[in-house]
Amino acid sequence: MRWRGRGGRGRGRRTARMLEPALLLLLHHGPAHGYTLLEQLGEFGLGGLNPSVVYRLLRDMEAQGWVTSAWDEEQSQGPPRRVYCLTASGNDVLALWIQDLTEGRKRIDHLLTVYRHHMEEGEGEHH
Amino acid sequence: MRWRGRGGRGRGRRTARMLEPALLLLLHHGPAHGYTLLEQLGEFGLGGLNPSVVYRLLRDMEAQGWVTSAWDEEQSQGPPRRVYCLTASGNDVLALWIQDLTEGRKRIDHLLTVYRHHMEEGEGEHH
DNA sequence: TTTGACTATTGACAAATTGCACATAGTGTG
DNA sequence: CACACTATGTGCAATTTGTCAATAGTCAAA
Repeated sequence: MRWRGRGGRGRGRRTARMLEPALLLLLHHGPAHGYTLLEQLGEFGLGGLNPSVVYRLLRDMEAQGWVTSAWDEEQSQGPPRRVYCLTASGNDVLALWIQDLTEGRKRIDHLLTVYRHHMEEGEGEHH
Repeated sequence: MRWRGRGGRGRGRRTARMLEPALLLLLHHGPAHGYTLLEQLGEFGLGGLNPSVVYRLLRDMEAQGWVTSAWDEEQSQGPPRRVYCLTASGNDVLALWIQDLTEGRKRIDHLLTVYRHHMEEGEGEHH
């Protein structure tokens, strides 16, 4: 049977189409390593993600030409790191994402408003 | 290669975890037929969905005990219709969804705020 | 110098979600 | 009857997302 999220909180798809825009936004601030980005995602409620998810998405975005990457010259403690950098194309995609998220927010707002409206006049009872 | 949505607008996953709460909310208003619900979804930006998606989700929700269904006695033009009705359990799940959406909205807000902040002081240039 | 902890990236596989094409079926109209 | 519209359901494929495990470098303690 399908899982359909509920019934145990917080499981299943957590990223909810936020991961890609969040990464682009972080890179909009400036170039960064994958590992750094992974940690910064907590700011957007995307903390504790499996690293694979983030690295995979970064490589996919590079394949699309939205970011570029290169091995970092100077090494700090650990193996070589990739530095990711937003491209002009990636910048455009981020702008599209912002539009999408703005619309998505409107839809959520509407739904929440309708719900509150029901609760006020129906006193929380479903008919 | 992965498709990753962007690059052509409006494709890919449109429902974005809104369908289930939208259906529950519509049923919170009162019992309804699947076909009716399908049409009412336009209100939440979920118009033009393939009917299969909606009917399947309704049956899944019934399997979870969040809604009940029965064949409608009186027939209008067309084959027999199912009437769906929200259960107390479904009402609770709706409340959980409302929480989730509220949090999701906060995250979107934060991301949009950060973006706008970058644009103001960076004049829209990525570094 | 071996062990373990931490940093860092990647690949392979599994599970869940979503969309699409199509099947079925009743009712009313020309 | 052919056709359009209403109404629901099935099966499959594509896509997305998550988990597990592999690889690998640096550093510090035992």
